[in-house]
Amino acid sequence: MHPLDAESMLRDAQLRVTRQRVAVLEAVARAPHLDTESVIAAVRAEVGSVSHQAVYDVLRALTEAGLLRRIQPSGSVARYEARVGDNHHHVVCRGCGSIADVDCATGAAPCLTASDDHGYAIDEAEVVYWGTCPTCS
Amino acid sequence: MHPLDAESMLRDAQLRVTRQRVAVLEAVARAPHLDTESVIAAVRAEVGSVSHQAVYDVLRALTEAGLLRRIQPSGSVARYEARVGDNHHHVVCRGCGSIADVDCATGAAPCLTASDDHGYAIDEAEVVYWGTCPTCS
DNA sequence: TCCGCAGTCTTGATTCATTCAAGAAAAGGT
DNA sequence: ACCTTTTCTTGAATGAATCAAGACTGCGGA
Repeated sequence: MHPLDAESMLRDAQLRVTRQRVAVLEAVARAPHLDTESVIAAVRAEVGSVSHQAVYDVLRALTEAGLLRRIQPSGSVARYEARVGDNHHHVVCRGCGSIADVDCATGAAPCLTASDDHGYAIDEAEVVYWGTCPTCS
Repeated sequence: MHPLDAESMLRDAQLRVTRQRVAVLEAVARAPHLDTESVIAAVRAEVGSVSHQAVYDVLRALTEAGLLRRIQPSGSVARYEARVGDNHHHVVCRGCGSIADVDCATGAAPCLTASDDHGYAIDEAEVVYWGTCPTCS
């Protein structure tokens, strides 16, 4: 991802282009499933210094704009990934907490069909596979 | 659920029977998807007083013993339910955070098949359906 | 029935991710 | 270049969850 890409993505999303936002977007695109602390570290390596709060704000803004996706498996802090818009899920290791992407087994918008939706208007199905990663086995 | 049921469930799980544990188990069985604060309130109504810590300990012990299941949708605190051992999932309302049970659409152990497991040994598939409940619509 | 010990509960403090608040800085249209 | 709005900085606060040490109690054995 070139600098320009991040910039135009931000502009297309009606967001102001700041060094912090570009750095956050690039950091998450480079290393998926980053937690907030890691994003802060990555951004600091890039732009010198950023406040805790700025990164939280940026992560929220980008997530609301649909440029990032927030995931948070039980027992983990919030993590972010730049792969958005497709229907993919995650495998989480019970041992080390590592995460890997998994394409949805049932096709494009598969899991959206619940057996009984209890009157809820369902718009997303999130799947988390729990298991043990190769390293922890 | 009669008092005796909770007691024997605890004994069968090799756990000591205490008033606190019985009260926690009954409270969660009575009202599913309770968060920890609500469990504390319910237990206090039952046994007079309990420490914060005791309830946390009990919830963990019962969860590890398989008598309770812990669920934690993104952005929510930990919640517990007594319905264990079956393969059921949840619908969560984006508006009010309410939760309802959903039987797995694909059968007994359905979602366990990931398209590519990346070498992970998968033992559970957790599905969260996100949407809007009838009240919030 | 009584004793003892391992497992549990109480009390009180602590951690840490996340949020709140107010003012300073910067983006971008005019 | 200016002005307005958004964003960032600084510093404090919130709140779920955990840690630690001592008191209590379930329950198996004497």
